[in-house]
Amino acid sequence: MRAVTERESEVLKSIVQEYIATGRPVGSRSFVQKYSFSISPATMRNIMYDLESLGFLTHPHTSAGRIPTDTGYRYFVDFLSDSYDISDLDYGYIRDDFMRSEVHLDKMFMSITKMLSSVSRLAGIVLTPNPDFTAVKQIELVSIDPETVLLIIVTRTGVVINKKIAISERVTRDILFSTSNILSSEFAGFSIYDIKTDILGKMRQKYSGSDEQICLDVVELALNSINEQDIFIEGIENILHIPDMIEKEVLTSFLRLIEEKKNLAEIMQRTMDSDSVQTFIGSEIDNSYVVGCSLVACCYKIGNKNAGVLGVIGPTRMDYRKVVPLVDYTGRLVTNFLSNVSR
Amino acid sequence: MRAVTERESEVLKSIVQEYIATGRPVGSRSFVQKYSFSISPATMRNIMYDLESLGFLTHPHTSAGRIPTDTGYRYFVDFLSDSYDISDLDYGYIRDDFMRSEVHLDKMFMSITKMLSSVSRLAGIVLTPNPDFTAVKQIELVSIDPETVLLIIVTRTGVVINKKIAISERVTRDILFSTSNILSSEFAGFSIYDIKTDILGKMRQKYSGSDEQICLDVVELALNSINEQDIFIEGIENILHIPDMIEKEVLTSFLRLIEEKKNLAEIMQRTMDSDSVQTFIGSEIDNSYVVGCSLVACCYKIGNKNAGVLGVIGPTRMDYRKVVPLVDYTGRLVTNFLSNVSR
DNA sequence: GTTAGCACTCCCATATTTTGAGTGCTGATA
DNA sequence: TATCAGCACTCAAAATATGGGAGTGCTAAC
Repeated sequence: MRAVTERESEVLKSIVQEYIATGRPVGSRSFVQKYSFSISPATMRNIMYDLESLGFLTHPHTSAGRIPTDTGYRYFVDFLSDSYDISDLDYGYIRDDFMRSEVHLDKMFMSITKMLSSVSRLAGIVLTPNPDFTAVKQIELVSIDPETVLLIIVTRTGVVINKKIAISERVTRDILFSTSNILSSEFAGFSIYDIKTDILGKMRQKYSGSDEQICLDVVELALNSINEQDIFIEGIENILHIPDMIEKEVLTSFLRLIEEKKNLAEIMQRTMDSDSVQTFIGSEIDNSYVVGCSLVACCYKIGNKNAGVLGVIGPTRMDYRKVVPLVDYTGRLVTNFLSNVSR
Repeated sequence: MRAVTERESEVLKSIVQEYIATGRPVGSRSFVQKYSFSISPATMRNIMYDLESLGFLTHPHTSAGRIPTDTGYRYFVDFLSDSYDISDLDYGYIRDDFMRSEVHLDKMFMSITKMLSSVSRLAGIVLTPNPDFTAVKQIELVSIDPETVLLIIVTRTGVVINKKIAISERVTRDILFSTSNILSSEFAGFSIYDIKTDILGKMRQKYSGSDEQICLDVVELALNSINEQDIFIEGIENILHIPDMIEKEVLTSFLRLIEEKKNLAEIMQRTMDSDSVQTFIGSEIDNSYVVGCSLVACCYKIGNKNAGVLGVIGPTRMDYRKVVPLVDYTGRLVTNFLSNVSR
C-alpha cells in the first residue's frame, strides 16, 4: 500500500472534521466550497476515491458522500488531529470543583467520573487503582473463627482492603498479633507487587522455622487473590441524546460493553503500558463486536507507577480534539491528587 | 365512582392479558372472536367504553383499540391476575444453579441478580442487606495513624464492614485492643440496629469513666455512618430486545432510573415494610417521571427481619403472572440461604 | 494532473391512495 | 332495559407515486 500524499492528508483531515461536526456524509461539491479548496469538485472526487481505496473513507451507498472508516479515524487521531490547548478550553473550574470534593477515595473517583461525563457530555469511566501498585502502610491479621483469618491492608492512599483467608492449622491470637507487627514493619512503604515478587521471599528465609512462618503462606495466597479494582461509569443518559448512539446496533454494543465490567476492566488495562492518552476506535475496543463507539483513556499514577485508568466512552464520531485533552488533563489532576494524598 | 361489575372485571382481565401477550391495542371485534365471548362486538364496545370512563383503559387514538392504563394494570395485578404456580414453572434449576454458587456473599448476590435477569429476560436487581439488621459476630479496632482508627465489623453472614474514624485524643494500642474485646463480647449476636438503640446506652453506664469510654463515642459515630448497601443490576441488554422499551422516552426513564443508584435504593426500600411481593407500575415507581417501566420486588430476610430487596425491572407490559412468582420464589430462596449461612 | 460536463444513481421528503381495523351512535329487538 | 346489527366515520399504516437534490463515475479536453 502506497503512502498518503500531503494533499490527501489535508483533505482527509478536513473530511473527518466536517463529519464530526455535522454527522452527514461529506460530498465533493459543497465540501470544496465550504472549505474553499482551490481545486474543483471533480478533483476532490478523485482524491476521495483514492482515500477510499486506501481504506480511510467509505460510502453508505453509491450516490452519497464519504464518511470516515475506523481506520480513517485512527489515522486522523494519530497524525492529523491537533488537540485544543488546555488553556483554550478553560478546565480551571474542573480543578476547583475537584478540590472541593471529599477526601474519601471512592467518592473522589465517583466525582471524577461524573466530571468526565458532564464536561464531555458523554459517558465517563474510571478504573480504580490496582492495589498491586499502591504502597502499603499497615497490615493487620485478625482471627474471625478457628478456620478463618481476616487480612486487612491499609494503603498509603487510605484505602482499606480486606480479605478472608482460610487456615488449616490453629493459630493463636498472640501469633497473629506479632505477625501483624512484623508484616507491617517489613511491608510498610512497599507495594503489594514488590511484596509478592521480592519481600515475601526474603522474609521466608529470615523467619524460617518460627511461629510466624505459618502465616506467611496464607498471606501470600491472600495477596495473590486481591482483586479490588472497581469500575465507575456515569452519564449513560448523555449517550441517549446522541443521534449516532441511538442506532440499535450501536446502543446494544455500548450497553453490552459497559455491562460486562470484567471485560471492560481488561480493555482499560491495555492503556496501562502507556503514559499518554490512548484512543480505541470502534472495533479496536473489542475485537470487532463493538460498533460505533470509541474509548479515549489514559492512566493516572501513584508514585511513579501507572495505577489506574480513566476516560470517556462515546460515539466514534466524537470530537477527539476536545476529548483527548480533557482526558489528559483529568489524568494529571488525579495523579497529582494521589501523590499528595499518599505521601 | 361506581364499582366494577363482574363482567367488566372479566373483560378487563382478558384485555390486559391479551395486550401483555401481543402488545397491540385490543379492538372489540377480533377480541370477541378470539376469546369466544358470547356477546357481540357492539356490546363489547359498550363495556370497553365503560372501562375507559372508569380509568382502566385508554385509546392511543380515536380509531384504535384499547390499551390498559397504569391504573388498569394496577387493578389487574391486585385483583385479577392469578399467578402461575411455582411448580408449573419449574424453577428447580434455579435452586440447583444457585446452590452451586460460591459462598462469598457478594458473588451470591451477583449471581442471584443474573438469575433474575436471565429467567425473566428482563433486568434483575438486588439491594444488598442493610447492615443494620445483620447480627454482629466480631468487632476490631485498629489504629492506622495517630488521628485515625479503623473499625472492623464482621457479621454473622461473613460480611466485613470497615469504617475509618477520626479521633481527637490519643489512644494507646492496648486500649484499642481491650476495647475490641469488650465490644466483641458485648455486641456479639446483636444487630447494629440493636446496638445503636440499646446496647450502646447500657455500655455507657457500665464503663463510664474507664479508658475504654473514650472509644464508645467514636464507635457510635462510626456505626451511624455505616451505609454499605449496594445495588446490583444485570441484564440491561435484555431490555434492548423489548420493543416497548426502546421507545426513546421509556428507555430514557429506565436508564435514568437505574443510573441514580441512590434514588433507586430508596425506591426499593419502600418494599421493606411488606412481606409479600410488591409491584410498582409506571409512575408509581417514582412520582410521575417514570414512563413505561414496572418494578416487581420483594424482601428477603435475615433471621426474622427484612434485610434487603430483590426484584425485576421491565416494561409495564410484562407478564406479571410469571414475574411475580419468580421474584417471590427467589426471595424465599435467598432468605433460606441467608438463614443457613448466618447461624 | 486537472477540470468541465454529462449521464446516471439513489436517498429523501412529500403527497396521494388504499386498506383495514377500529369507534360511536342509532334504532330495532327480545 | 340490556343487547346487538348496521352504518357512517376515523385514523394509522402500508403501498405507491413524484420531484428534487446531492452525490458519483467516467470521459474527453485543457
